Amino acid sequence: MTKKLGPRERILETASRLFHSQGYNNTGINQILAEANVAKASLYQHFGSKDDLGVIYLKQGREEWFAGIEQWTGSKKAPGQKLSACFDFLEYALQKDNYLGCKFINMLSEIGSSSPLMSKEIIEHKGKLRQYMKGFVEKALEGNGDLDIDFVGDSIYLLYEGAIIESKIYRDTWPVKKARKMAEMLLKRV
Amino acid sequence: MTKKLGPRERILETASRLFHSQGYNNTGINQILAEANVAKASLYQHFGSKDDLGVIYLKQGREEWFAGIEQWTGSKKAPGQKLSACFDFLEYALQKDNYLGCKFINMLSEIGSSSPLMSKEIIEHKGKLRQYMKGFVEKALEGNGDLDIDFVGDSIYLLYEGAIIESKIYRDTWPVKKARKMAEMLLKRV
DNA sequence: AATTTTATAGACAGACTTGTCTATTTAAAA
DNA sequence: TTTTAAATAGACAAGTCTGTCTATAAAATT
Repeated sequence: MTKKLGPRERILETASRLFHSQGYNNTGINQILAEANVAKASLYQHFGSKDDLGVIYLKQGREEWFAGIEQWTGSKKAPGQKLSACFDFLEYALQKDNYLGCKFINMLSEIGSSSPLMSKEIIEHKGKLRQYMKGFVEKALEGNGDLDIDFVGDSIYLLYEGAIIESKIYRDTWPVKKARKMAEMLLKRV
Repeated sequence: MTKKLGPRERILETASRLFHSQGYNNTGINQILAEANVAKASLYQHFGSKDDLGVIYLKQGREEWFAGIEQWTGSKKAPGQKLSACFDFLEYALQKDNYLGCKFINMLSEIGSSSPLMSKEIIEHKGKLRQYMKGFVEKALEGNGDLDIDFVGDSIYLLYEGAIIESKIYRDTWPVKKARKMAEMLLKRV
């Protein structure tokens, strides 16, 4: 029943899996080609270079991430519930991928400053996520006059990011659970 | 006036600089040897392999980190002040290294599960840091009977780790400043 | 002063890397 | 059916990587 995927899709699917699980630098073009059953010329036809493939990998990762988080927040009505759903989605996603951590943070550690295109993609993704979460915090706290909503929003964002990296280190969900609980506390009792 | 360093020290110093700034996988043995002015045989005499060198690099990084943080917290008396000093040290350290991020998190992203020895070192370092900060939180909050001190301690730890990674992404100190402020709020008004 | 340890320089093996190129085959469009 | 486009297989270049080895020179020790 699965539609037959073209070479481009097979490359992207395989690269995504390998980049995430083994790392970008530890994954050679040849391994991608072998596991995707694609000829080398096809890869360089569809993607100009490994660096370009990395950029597309990140672009696709961003789309999937926001599609996923939208799915989890979409079913909630109150902004506070939507924010909690962000943490629930995170817990689900990290567990599903066996605690491989964040594609974007992992890549940033690997490339350093050697790929401006990938760096740009990573920074944009995180900036978008930051705004996304702050949007819920603003709605949840609107009316609370003198409160520094920006400060609370960024604190929750930092808890979220901290939870991502610590879940990878400890291979456990406790960081997400605790970050979520603290985020809820900050919304309610500030 | 600087003491002449032996080959072992020169290797470690150079490797530390290059691993941190370029990444582990992007730094070849030969580059380390060239910049440290050391013969290849000397490297394999003092360190058995590149992996071993990585482990020693992390061990030394841990020692330097805790020596540094001790220096900043040591001059403070109240546990709340000591905790704030942890954030001040972080801000100083990240700026000093031009926002290269955390040696341990960077390495973890690079090696994946390919080096159990390095993984162990990284997990131990972070576990020790977690306990170190929780110690201050416990002392600062002792007496506050029913309060879940463990929960507050881990929340502050997550803010700290989030600040590390976000400072790297945005190349700015705002994550540390905001995390510090939130940590202080949690200690005072919880 | 003679001997042992330590460091140096660099060739070399073997395997890996990205990217290019040729030649052939399959698939789609005219 | 003929023609045009897309995919395949794989050799190849030029470079990288870690790690081993030999031979020589400098230091430290006896």
